[in-house]
Amino acid sequence: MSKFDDIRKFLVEKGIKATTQRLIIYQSILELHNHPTAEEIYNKLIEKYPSVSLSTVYNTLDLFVKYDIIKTVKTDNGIIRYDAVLEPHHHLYCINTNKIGDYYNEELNLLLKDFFDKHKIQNFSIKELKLQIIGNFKN
Amino acid sequence: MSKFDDIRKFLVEKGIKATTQRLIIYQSILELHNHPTAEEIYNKLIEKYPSVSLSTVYNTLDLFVKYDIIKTVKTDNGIIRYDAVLEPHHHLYCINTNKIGDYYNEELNLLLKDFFDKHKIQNFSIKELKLQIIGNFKN
DNA sequence: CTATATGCAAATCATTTGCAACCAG
DNA sequence: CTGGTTGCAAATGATTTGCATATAG
Repeated sequence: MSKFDDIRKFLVEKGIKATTQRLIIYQSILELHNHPTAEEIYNKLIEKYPSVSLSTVYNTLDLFVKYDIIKTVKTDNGIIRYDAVLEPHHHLYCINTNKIGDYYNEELNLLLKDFFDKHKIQNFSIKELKLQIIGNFKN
Repeated sequence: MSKFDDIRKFLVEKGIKATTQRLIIYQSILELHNHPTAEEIYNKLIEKYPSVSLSTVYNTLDLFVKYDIIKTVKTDNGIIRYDAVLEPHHHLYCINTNKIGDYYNEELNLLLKDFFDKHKIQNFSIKELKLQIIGNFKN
């Protein structure tokens, strides 16, 4: 019973073949939990699996996004970050380090949902609400 | 009294020289009010001023950001968009077109401020709150 | 077996930089 | 005048693509 077995099952359930590269890439995103870039994932991978290629990382990330396995996180500097967490949550953006953290609060989600139930936006239908909490981490 | 006079004054107040390129670049961002990319600004400019260079557009936009004249808008596809509006507001992200609209609501701002006054985040100090309203524009 | 995935190198897209000519203050 | 600004071309950084080889189902 390898630690990859549940990831394998998860990928197959999502409708894609569970290849070695996909397993280790998905595994890496989970381990690097801090919204890594493609480059960061690649760097972590080649420590253990020196033969994986950067283009495979990019291809696989694109595929994962297409199959709702991961999401992209909006950044303002042209570098795409990825997030393996699919449950609704908000993000903490650190001005100093560009690091992105997660923020979960069900009360906030309800507050926002309630607000937009009462204040419909004309000509726009809402699919998702994500708060960007911008500031900095205190050491 | 040229239409550029108030922009000229505005730039000087912000602490930078009011050159022709800066005037027309700022003017273009205002005219293209929909959070343009550097490329879109450049394309608009060369219609009227064929001699401006793309690198000047990039340099100038960076400078404007540094002097708080415009802001970057977070996107999730690696392309940086710019916003001339400095007042606090939120963004509507269209899934289909990648267009970004503005959303102003003072009640929402107060709601959010109030929420985080009551729910401090440990190890993080908040500078700004921006809601990403993701969905699509109805025609 | 066979379609799909992988990996290399080359291509492309967005952005930045070095440096000489230029111009606002 | 003079230092900051501009524009070119070349460099860089991030991502994508074409195609031959390898592999999962």
